Amino acid sequence: MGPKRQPTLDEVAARAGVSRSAASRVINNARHVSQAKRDAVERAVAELGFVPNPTARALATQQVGAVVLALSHHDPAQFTDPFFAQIVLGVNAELEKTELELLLVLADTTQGQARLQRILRSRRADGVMLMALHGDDPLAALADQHDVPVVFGGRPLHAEPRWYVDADNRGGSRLATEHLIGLGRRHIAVITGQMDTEAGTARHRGYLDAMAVAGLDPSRVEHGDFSEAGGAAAMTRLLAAYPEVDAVVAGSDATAAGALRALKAHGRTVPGDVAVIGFDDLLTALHTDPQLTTVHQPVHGLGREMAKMLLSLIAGEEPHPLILPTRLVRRASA
Amino acid sequence: MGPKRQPTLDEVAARAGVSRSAASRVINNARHVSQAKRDAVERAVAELGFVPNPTARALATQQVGAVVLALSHHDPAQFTDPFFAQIVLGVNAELEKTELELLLVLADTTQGQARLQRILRSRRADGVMLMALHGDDPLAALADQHDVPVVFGGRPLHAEPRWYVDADNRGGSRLATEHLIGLGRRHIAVITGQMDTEAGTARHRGYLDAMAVAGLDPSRVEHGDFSEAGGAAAMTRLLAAYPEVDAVVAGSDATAAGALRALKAHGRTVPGDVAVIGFDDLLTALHTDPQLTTVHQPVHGLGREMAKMLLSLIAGEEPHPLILPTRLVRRASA
DNA sequence: GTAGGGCCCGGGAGCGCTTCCAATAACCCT
DNA sequence: AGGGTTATTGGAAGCGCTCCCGGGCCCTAC
Repeated sequence: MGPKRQPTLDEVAARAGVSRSAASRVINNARHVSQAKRDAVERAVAELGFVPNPTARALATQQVGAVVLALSHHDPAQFTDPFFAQIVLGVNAELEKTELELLLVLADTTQGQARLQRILRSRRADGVMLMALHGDDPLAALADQHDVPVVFGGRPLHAEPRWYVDADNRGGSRLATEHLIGLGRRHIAVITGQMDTEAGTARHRGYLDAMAVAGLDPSRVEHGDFSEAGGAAAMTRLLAAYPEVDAVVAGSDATAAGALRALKAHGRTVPGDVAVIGFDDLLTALHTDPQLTTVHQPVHGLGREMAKMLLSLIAGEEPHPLILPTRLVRRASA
Repeated sequence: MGPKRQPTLDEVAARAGVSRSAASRVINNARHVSQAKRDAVERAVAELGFVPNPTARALATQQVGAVVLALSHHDPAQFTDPFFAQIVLGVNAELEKTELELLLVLADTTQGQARLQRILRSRRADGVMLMALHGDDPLAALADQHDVPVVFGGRPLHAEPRWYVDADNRGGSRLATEHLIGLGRRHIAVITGQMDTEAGTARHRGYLDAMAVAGLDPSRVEHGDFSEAGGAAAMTRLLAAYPEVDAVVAGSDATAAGALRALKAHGRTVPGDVAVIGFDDLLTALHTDPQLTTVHQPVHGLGREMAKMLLSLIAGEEPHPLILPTRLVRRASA
């Protein structure tokens, strides 16, 4: 292990021959310090290798210098979805411009939720980003209870939080469905995501929108859970119930990948027999065979915007909720 | 936003009619407090909704109550690999048993590295887990410079850190190669991972071990980068250079998936024409067609063991480095 | 009867930093 | 030259908690 204790501000001040206050002003480059003293302090800092102690600073300023990203999901495996990795990456990108640290809280278990509670109540962080809420998620209620700004990533099912960033799920799904209709498909099914999430229901509604406009039968529906396995299972049920199906809009790329697998297993060709459209446009969409036509949502941007919004909240501003656009990416599967 | 300021320990003490010291003893359930006072304090805590301020506590105890998981990679996209998600999950599982928070540092950019430096020097965390080091990674050197315990996940290329958790990469890769040999394959190629990582070179050596024992030609090698795209590209080069190839051991599951894609594109069947073995046994191994025979490494366990080791280091113990076993998982691709 | 030897208990000194404040010093203008 | 700013200073009071210490008490043992 390492050498000695880190030097304190007092030691720096002593070495520079100034008061602690002056030294403090220098390292925070505040005003009211003569150039001479400023130089002296800076030299001392360099010589001693001084780094301010964030804990002490936090105690004095009442600002922790950290924010939490809380990912809520029922099944830990969900976290494996590259979707979350992209979110983290986006958040991180924005945070890197600041001095804020990122606290990651996986709030799947009740354990994790208790932990998040504790963090909020004890002001262990200056703000919170909350992702992926299911309908019954008790986390949703936490937002108002504490004196800490909370930004939602996606919306909880039955509430409109004060601050959130979301993607235009409904619009994107409608786009996808319209594309299939434009292709001449008429027996278009949908494999939804989890229906206890806003994203799941919104994407389903987008499908319903487009089908209604075209006057098509919107009843071919099976529920998935955003996962590959769930998509495959739903596709199998779909084929059994509606063998005439000639297109399917899936709740996510993983869902679509699963559907592709099931379709292949049942001897249907894609896009020949059945056209498939995903949602997300993650890297997986490129690795399927055929490559997925899908609805692009700016996942990285979603993370970035969440962080930005939180930052502006922390700065005392009043940002507006944000809904990011989605767009269709045409590839081989539809 | 929320209500008022959180109550302080002084307020709790006042309300309970005891000294602050006594109140402190109660919430840390230390000894030397009468049952009566204990009850009084506990009642006050409940009534006031008191939660100790971690910052103040950290300042007083010199223990931050947080550890960092630092993921180092050159390309942010690498983080998207579910491998990292599993690591995070494993670490989190172990940390959930404690009161420690998880600080996530993505040390890809020089920005991120500076940040990690800062964290170490300012004692913003009680310990560090460092993952995925490339050979030239400056992070590797940080371990000894600071008074903070550091556990490595995987080893850096040219150094044997004091504390690390790794998988038996060499042994696993040897197992895979032996399996192919046992299948009667004789023109076995290898697509390596990044050769500036320990995992990359160790897996290559495992292949060399097995080939040497069998007296086979080990020169059919192309370098990948653990990614799907890299695997596909390498496979294409392999086919051009060594059309006789009848098996390939890949540096990772993603690499194998890419190889599968390239093989299919070139009209080779798997495992008929060419057998393929991956490494990792992530979920992706189940989603390829055919499903991947692969070397299982306990990724989740790797995360868990890193956390455990760090915990024991923080507790002042002297754990030993740990190499986790790998094993062959037979599925359809070989 | 009294000298220990536990327990409780509260006072108070920090942990390392920020920041208010009163005291000086420097500077401007007319 | 003098009154009024405006800039620098260092002292000192916290931020909210932990923990060392010394003072009481009560019990036991001699």
